[in-house]
Amino acid sequence: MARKPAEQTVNRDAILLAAAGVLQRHGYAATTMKDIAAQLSLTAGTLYHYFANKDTLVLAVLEMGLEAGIARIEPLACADTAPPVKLRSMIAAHITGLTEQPAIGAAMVFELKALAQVAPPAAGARPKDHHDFAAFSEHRRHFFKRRDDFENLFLKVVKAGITQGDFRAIDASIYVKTLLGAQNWVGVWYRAEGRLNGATIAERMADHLMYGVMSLS
Amino acid sequence: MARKPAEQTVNRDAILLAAAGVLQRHGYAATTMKDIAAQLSLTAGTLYHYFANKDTLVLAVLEMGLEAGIARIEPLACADTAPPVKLRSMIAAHITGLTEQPAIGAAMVFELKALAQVAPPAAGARPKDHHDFAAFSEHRRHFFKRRDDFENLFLKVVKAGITQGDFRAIDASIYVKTLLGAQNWVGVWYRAEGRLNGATIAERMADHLMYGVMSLS
DNA sequence: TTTATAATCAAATCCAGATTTGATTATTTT
DNA sequence: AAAATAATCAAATCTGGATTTGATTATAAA
Repeated sequence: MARKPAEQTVNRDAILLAAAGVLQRHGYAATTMKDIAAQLSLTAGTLYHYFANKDTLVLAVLEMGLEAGIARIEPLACADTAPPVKLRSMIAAHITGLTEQPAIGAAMVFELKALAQVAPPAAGARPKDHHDFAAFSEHRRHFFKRRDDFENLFLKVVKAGITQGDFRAIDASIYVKTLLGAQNWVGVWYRAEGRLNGATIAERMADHLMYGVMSLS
Repeated sequence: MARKPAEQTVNRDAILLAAAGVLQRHGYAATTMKDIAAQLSLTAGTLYHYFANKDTLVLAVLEMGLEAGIARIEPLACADTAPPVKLRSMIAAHITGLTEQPAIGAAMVFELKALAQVAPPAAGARPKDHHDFAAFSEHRRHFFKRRDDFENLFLKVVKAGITQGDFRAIDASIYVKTLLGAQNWVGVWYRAEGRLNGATIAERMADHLMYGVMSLS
């Protein structure tokens, strides 16, 4: 009965990818459904076959990017290595990811404020709108939770490092914010045509950032 | 003849301040002229008495923030002190500024992509639009140039420090990006009601960041 | 080969904001 | 006071998207 996803047709993921690119290049305000559709040689209306609305689509992009970021970092964070080794590899991996996948960059630097503002539909709205909003709201909550998870991966390693004496006794929370800010910013200024490639940037930055915590043993 | 600016009336700067606040809280997309006007108990239309359009207003906000940031940093950068002292004071001052003035935060973290995208008016547009765009375009160029100036203040100090041996022989450019990213990010996560005040955050972050460059003499 | 549903599109609808218009009120200057 | 301009406002206009609608086409399943 149901038509199975055929290969010549666009699928959800392809839309997310395309949207991630446009979003990273133009930012939320300047990104239109038409722009995204154009990337895929589609009509704006067609996107609604896959996503309830623009906010939902954008949130899905961010979610995808965030999950990709977590997927890169988590195994490293759980590896059976010393904190300094772990942290360095995590930093390098994340930065490399930022330079390779636009969705990750979008997810990290994005003006979440805009999404955090999305208001519930008016009381008199159609039931569809209420339903959509409920789903959106739930996703948003989940997204923010995952953001925290991401941050905590770093926090945990830093704290462990401090406990074990590998790292100086610093304010772990502030250090992690410092770390994340420096990392996320890469998504803003990185240009594929630039002087250095992603891996090199990652390595050098990891170097600078690691020096900020290492014990001067 | 001309009425002089009276004290009970709103002036350009007050609008910029109000706009800076809304912009930082809601982001560009979610900020409406009405929102800004409301902060001042004004009507949206009235804002056009002061600014040609929304983009011009936003750009003016960013410019104000950037200049405020430069004004804080420049004297320190030109002081007659050793690079490490200079750099530390610059970092601390900038971060403190970010936590105190919303305009600075907006100017630093803002999705400039949106502004960078603003397209010229169509050929058939009214002369006013062409004029407005020309002015906007010029301001934008100037803004980006000042951004570079800001970054270069840091870059120069870092390079001097390396030359004099105070700092390790690192990739100065990447280090400065790391620095700026970490700093600017503060404008995103800082909350006045948070655990630490601006000055404390500034001090701790400066500490972490300074460790990244100091020579292990 | 029907049948049901997926994937699309072109064109219509809708609407929140930006921007404009045409007064009205306030204040300064002469 | 009269003249000139600044500061405002309420209400109208305009417009670029977002979203909806009603076909149309394609393909898998029976």
